[in-house]
Amino acid sequence: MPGAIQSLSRAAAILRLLAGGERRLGLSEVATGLGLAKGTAHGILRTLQQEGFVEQDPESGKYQLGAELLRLGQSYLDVHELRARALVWADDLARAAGETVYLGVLHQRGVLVVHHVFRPDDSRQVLEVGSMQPLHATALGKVLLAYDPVARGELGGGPWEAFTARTVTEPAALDAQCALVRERGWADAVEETWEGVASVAALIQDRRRNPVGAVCVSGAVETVCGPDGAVRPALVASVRTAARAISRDLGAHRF
Amino acid sequence: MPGAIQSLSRAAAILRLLAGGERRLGLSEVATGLGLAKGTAHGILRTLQQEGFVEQDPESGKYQLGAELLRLGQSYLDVHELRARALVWADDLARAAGETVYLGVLHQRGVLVVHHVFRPDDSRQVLEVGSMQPLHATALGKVLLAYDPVARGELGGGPWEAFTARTVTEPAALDAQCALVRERGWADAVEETWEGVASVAALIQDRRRNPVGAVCVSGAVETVCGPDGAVRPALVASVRTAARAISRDLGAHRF
DNA sequence: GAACACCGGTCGGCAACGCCGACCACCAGG
DNA sequence: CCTGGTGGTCGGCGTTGCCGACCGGTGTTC
Repeated sequence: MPGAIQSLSRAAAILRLLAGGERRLGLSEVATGLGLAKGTAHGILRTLQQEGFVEQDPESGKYQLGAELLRLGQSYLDVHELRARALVWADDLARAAGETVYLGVLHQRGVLVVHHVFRPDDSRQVLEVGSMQPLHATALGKVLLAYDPVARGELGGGPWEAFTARTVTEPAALDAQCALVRERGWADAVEETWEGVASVAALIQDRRRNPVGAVCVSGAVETVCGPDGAVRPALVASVRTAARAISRDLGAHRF
Repeated sequence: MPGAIQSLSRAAAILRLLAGGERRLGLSEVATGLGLAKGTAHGILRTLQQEGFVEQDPESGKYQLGAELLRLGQSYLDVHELRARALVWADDLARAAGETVYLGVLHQRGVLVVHHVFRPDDSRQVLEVGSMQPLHATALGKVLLAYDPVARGELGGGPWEAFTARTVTEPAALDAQCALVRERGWADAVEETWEGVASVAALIQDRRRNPVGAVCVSGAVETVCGPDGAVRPALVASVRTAARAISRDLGAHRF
């Protein structure tokens, strides 16, 4: 494969840099942060600004991400086939389970949330579409790891960050869990990401049985798990049924 | 201002092209659609793909937008100061009004929705963050037009698209409405975008009194408007109060 | 089944394009 | 008033990316 276009790669790096730092960044910060000459960085920033990908605070002259990115991100969701077909199933699942539902796809070294159905009560919740979750510490992630060798390979050999005392941080333990996931056909994560939160996830496949994403139910450990500490079987069944339904939906129109 | 970087502008055009067309596009379609040589378009697409901004369907070879855009769009929201400060006010406004609340900013020739609070009931609603609304046919848009001469200038001289029979399509009528908005301090749009839907919006200013966005309450015309067909005064008061609160919040930390 | 049209992808040569570093205007602090 | 910082500009050099011809595969047509 021939090389990438230099200016484009650099522009992407600038956008990621701006996305990473919480606050706005100045021209010099951007330039030194990526090892570019000031003039070079300025040329790229100027173009990105004209296109709406970057905005400049007129007061301080510092740069931040632009609104066009939000619009394009929304367009990504609009054409996302998996998400479109999963919408109604995810809604039903949330209703039946009485819990939050996430739909995630593999992206870089994490799980990107492409759909999020609020728990059906009146509590205040923030939408997490577009956010990333760790592969090794979530039910969504472990499902994708179990069925996607490439993802497992890219994750490397740990040890990984521990979010709680129950986070799996060692490769051997994670691989054992993945084997279990493949055997059972579903993954759980009880207090591995946040204290008090438990999740169940199952795989979504396309028409050729390739893993394309995962669906997950997440909620308070008291409601997701039974008195024995294990995930309630009825919930597992709901999640697996939903995953199968979405997978079937993805393949149905093929012939 | 010196010129833009050619390859970057072209890449942006490709992304917009992919965002516009509902379906996936092939290499040749992209190339001819923008008047580029196939090799050129391929080089840009290849780089965008490496960076995650576009994805390629391995089966058909066609291109679509990539997941990285969703992630960056979310990052845009994370650093968006207006949105961050308005979150709690918008929530309260939705609760008090019992209706949907939108928060919009000017972007290109439309209003970009940066926040959306669902109507506080159990009905099924889709999130519209990241979508665009027309300037001339929404309450949000008319507020921004009334207070931002640049936006009004860019909109040109119409006539604009009519979404319903009550849509304002002529420049003279729109300018008259804008004058009224400035006089009253708020804008309404009753069945100008969709049949049966009415909205009220008010301006949000930053510390230097520059218009930076608008907040809007939207709902069924039967609940938003009173028996006389005009918007309920209590609702107008709520929206204006919320807008003032957000504006004050934006300016408060200045000194 | 062969001819065709079209697909996505590659490659090399030419020159345009964008990179670089010096420079400018401005501002804050000493 | 100088110094060190900012964002921004400019022109010359040479790297870079653009272009159009070409390749191998696919599906359509007859």
